[in-house]
Amino acid sequence: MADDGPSARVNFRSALRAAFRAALESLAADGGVAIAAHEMPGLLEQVRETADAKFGDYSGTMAMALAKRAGKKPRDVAVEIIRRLEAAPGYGTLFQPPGDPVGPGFINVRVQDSALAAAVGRAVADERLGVALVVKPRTVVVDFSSPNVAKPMHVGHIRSTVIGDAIARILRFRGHHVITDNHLGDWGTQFGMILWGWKHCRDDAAFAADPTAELGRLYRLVRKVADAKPEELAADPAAGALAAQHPAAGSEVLAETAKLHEGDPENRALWERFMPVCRGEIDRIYRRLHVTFDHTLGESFFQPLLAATVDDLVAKGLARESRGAIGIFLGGEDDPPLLIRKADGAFLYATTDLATIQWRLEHWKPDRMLYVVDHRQSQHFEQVFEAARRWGVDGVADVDLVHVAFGTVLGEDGKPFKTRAGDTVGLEALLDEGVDRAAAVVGTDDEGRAGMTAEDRRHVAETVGIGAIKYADLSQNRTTDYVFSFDKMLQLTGNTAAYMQYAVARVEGIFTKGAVDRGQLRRDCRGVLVSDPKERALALELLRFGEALEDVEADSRPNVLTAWLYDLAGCYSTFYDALPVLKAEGADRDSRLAVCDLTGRVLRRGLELLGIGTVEKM
RNA sequence: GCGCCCGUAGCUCAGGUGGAUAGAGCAUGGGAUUUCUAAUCCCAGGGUCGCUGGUUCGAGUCCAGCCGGGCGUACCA
Repeated sequence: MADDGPSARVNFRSALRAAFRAALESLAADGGVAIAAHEMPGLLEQVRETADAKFGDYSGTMAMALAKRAGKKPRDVAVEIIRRLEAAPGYGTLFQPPGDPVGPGFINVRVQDSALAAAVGRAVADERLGVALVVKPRTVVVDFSSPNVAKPMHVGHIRSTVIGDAIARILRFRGHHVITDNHLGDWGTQFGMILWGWKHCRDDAAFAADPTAELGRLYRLVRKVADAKPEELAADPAAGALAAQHPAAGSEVLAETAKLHEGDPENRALWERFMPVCRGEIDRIYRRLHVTFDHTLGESFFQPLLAATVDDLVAKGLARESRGAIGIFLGGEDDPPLLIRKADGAFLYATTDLATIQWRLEHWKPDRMLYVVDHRQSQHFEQVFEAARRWGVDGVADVDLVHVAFGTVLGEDGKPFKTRAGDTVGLEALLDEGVDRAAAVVGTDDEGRAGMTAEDRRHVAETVGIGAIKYADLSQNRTTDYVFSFDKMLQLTGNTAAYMQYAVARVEGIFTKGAVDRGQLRRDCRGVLVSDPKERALALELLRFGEALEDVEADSRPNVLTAWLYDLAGCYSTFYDALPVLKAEGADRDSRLAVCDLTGRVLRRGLELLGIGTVEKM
């Protein structure tokens, strides 16, 4: 496929912003209005797509904001900008002359049809579908998923895993150097629980038969015993009896954890024995989700660094002893410190997080580190980031540390998602149910799907079911809590995975039915026709792929991409409903086939960047 | 008590660091079909953007104060 480099790829919004930059700099140089260099990015962000096509394709609103300080009328400032905009390098080849300002001072711009048609033609011939690479690639660490391996993965892990994977894929496609790391919880108190359980109430036969299940049972049992909540113990006779026998179980669990941390041979050996079991369990789920990591450096990996971390923080006067523990006092004396060593000598996750930051800075030299973690830990990350900056390890002053927070998964009753019995929902059972329900929705036999084998149907159900779970999560603003509903996510209409996947399958159907050589089509495409408004709207939307990805990156919000894909699918449906493709003739047919080809590829790539698969037929 | 997040249509949700008449889907009502995969498309009704003030050419968006909900708040992660 042709790849003529960035110059062949046009991002109309970026191009227009560059023209506005030239216009505004010229205006400032002429004394029209004072603009400080640091204000320019904010002003250029006011160049964006219009809310309504009747205003053109893009608009700039900065004239109104600048008018006051210039002591002029907004429209007069807009006229000054427009005059310079038209003279900006490259403007005229891409955009029509803006004409007069509209309303209080809107500058509305429309893309030249010729430029639009040619850009679509180049995108059709481009493996990157017309999406330019970032000018300044950054090294970005994405830290996500991070389950506690001693307990089975549950619904609470889905968001971090799915959102983190999507962000990593998108940043990588944009051209950044992305390093994904699964920071496993493999060294904390939950292992103390399993160790305690192993020593007091293990079932050897059960462990031999199904190690994962037995470790899971031990975790759930000991957690109840250690927490010693009367209502939980009353509801679970086995836990209740055990708690009665071991009133000090809670502190004994902590002691087991501390022994592990201190290098106790027995606990260490048990840990070595349990880890492969735990890893096998989570790896199976990652395979099913098609999620991979560049690194899986869990808490245990950083364990050898922790003592030195605490010593260094103490030596630098940042941390000190308090009530037997060691903490970093970031606020006043009354504010709770960030504890990095407990009174019993054990380290905490703050300790590991600080050591991890230092290690990553030294070995990976990232420009940015994204932590895709539950919003409930926002305070923890604020403290850890602040502590890391004060610690002043090499590179920390130049790295962006970002907590990419997300809300809780709720059931349809609005409460945290639990089974009827009140247990957390296992992730694997959740995926199974999604696939089963998808099979019921898509698996019925009818004419359009004749010729699909049982194997095909299973594959479609798996793709649609897993896709539905992922898409439902990704399409929602990550900061809010989200209500988990199989019925909603598996709808075939609206902004769902199934609708998007169906849109892809419809495009595939055209090429299958028409026996079109798509390779030939792409090579021969010299541009497309945009004379029909529906055709033009689709063409313009296709070329906004790069803008959508840019906006995802700005705030780590994958729902920006799902929303755009849904809009694109809507533009396509409208186009396809109104205009014949295979039945068209000559240049119309070639042009529309090219647009269909590009639409299918963009939709598929967009879903792929969300970690969602597609099928040829459904 | 303090801190963070949230409150938008009957329901579930979108609404870049302020922009044009607040948008989708579901549900409700109406229309399009000798189907290029109708799992689609088009149209309609439906809103005090929690409340009250403030900032300004302009506020769902920013500020202050209330009301309501969630989460966190010293040795779990």
